[in-house]
Amino acid sequence: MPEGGKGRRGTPDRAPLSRERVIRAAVEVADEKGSAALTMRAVAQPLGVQAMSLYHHVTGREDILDGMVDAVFGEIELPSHGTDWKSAMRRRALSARAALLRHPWAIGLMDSRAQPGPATLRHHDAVIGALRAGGFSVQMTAHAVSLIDSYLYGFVLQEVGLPFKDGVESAEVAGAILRGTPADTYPHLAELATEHVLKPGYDYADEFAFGLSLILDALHPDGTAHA
Amino acid sequence: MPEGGKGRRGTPDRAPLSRERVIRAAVEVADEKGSAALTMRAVAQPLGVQAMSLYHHVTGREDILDGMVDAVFGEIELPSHGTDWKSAMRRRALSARAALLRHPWAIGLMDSRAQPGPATLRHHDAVIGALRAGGFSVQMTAHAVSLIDSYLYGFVLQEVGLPFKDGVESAEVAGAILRGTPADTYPHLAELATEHVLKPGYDYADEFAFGLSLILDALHPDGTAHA
DNA sequence: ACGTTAGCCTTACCTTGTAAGGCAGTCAAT
DNA sequence: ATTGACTGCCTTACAAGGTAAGGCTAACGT
Repeated sequence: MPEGGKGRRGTPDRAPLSRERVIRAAVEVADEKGSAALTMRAVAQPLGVQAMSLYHHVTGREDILDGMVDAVFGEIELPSHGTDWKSAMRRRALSARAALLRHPWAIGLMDSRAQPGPATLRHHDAVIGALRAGGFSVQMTAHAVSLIDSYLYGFVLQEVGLPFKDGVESAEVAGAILRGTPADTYPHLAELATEHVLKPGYDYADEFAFGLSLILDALHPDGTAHA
Repeated sequence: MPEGGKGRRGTPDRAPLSRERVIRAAVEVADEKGSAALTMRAVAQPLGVQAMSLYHHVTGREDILDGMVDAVFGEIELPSHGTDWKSAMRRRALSARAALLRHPWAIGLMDSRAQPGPATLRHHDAVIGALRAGGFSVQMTAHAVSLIDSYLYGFVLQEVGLPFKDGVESAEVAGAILRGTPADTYPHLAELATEHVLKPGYDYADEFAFGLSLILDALHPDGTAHA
């Protein structure tokens, strides 16, 4: 029993769909309800269409996921020309982390998406270009990109996996874990937790800057002193 | 119409289930058929039981996933006492990468598993302990663990996401991507690909050692000269 | 007027996770 | 030996979810 009304058939009284609109809607659903709620029906609803209508603009669910990842890459600030490579890499890394935290589902999709989209390719091209312009050889550029991106993705992967959002919750969670064990089953873990991580003012997010600086300071264009 | 036979009811003529056996079976299924094929029914079949029987030993699918991740951590070589911290960290990282590559589904589960299992906790405790024994302060230990693990996880995350397993395939894939674009849409990417990555002898896996050495050489226990 | 095309809908099927409850064998206490 | 509870697995059933197949409507070109 169709509920009829506002042009369910024929020319609709809303903007027509497109691959881009479908993907944008999917991103919003994932942001708001979590990636587990990202069903074809859930994507279709805010668009005012049925699930099957999406298949006229994307080839299927996997295609949507590909597009979502590419959309996140599109939000990352490209390394700017004209600045030194180290500043450019730092800004890029901070922007990338921010984008990945805005869309916490993204990092979890990255290991299953084999086909990079245009925004992803453009992004990598710009990063490589900035390093080449900074004097890095092709080989050293490959090393640097692999290292920086690994750190970036790995950090965010751990960050979004943390079962808390702020320091208050973290104390409860960590305390609960440690309490369930015979006092000193994990002595070093307990020490690190009680004497550092659970102290007021500690924020895991601050660890990002330490590692990033260490990596960037240890990297050098070819021929530069290693001191 | 039950097919009857070998004691379908009552005392079975096979080893009884257990949480450990269920998880071990799940690991084997994921290793062989991929994580997408990891359904309750697929786990139950090699055990010779029905899907619902698993619920007597695990609380549900999520519980199995938790156990699987913990099982992978259990395969990682713990940092050995007695050796210097740098060697211990290097061996641990290599062992961890090997374990994560043996079970490519593991890295993808890590961002959704909030409750670490005993093997995971023991593993982290040992890593922290090795750094503390190496002269690292509590705070510097936190920095080092975050940095090393981020690099490790991020590297593997990228590695398992690569759409090829050896150099031959990589040439085809990269070539296909670059061919579909107007020649020089991504000039730096093309340069890196043609002049380095696609050259015979290149293996992305080798990049791991470079980054790991750079990180380990840049880390120092507190009070040590920064070179 | 008539076919074509674009765009969306309806139905239906198969796969999944899991809630609810059943039945057979075992073991301890009577 | 009988009873009764317990263990361990099975059967049934259902609500999602992805998607194949095919329809229907309006607008456009000729």
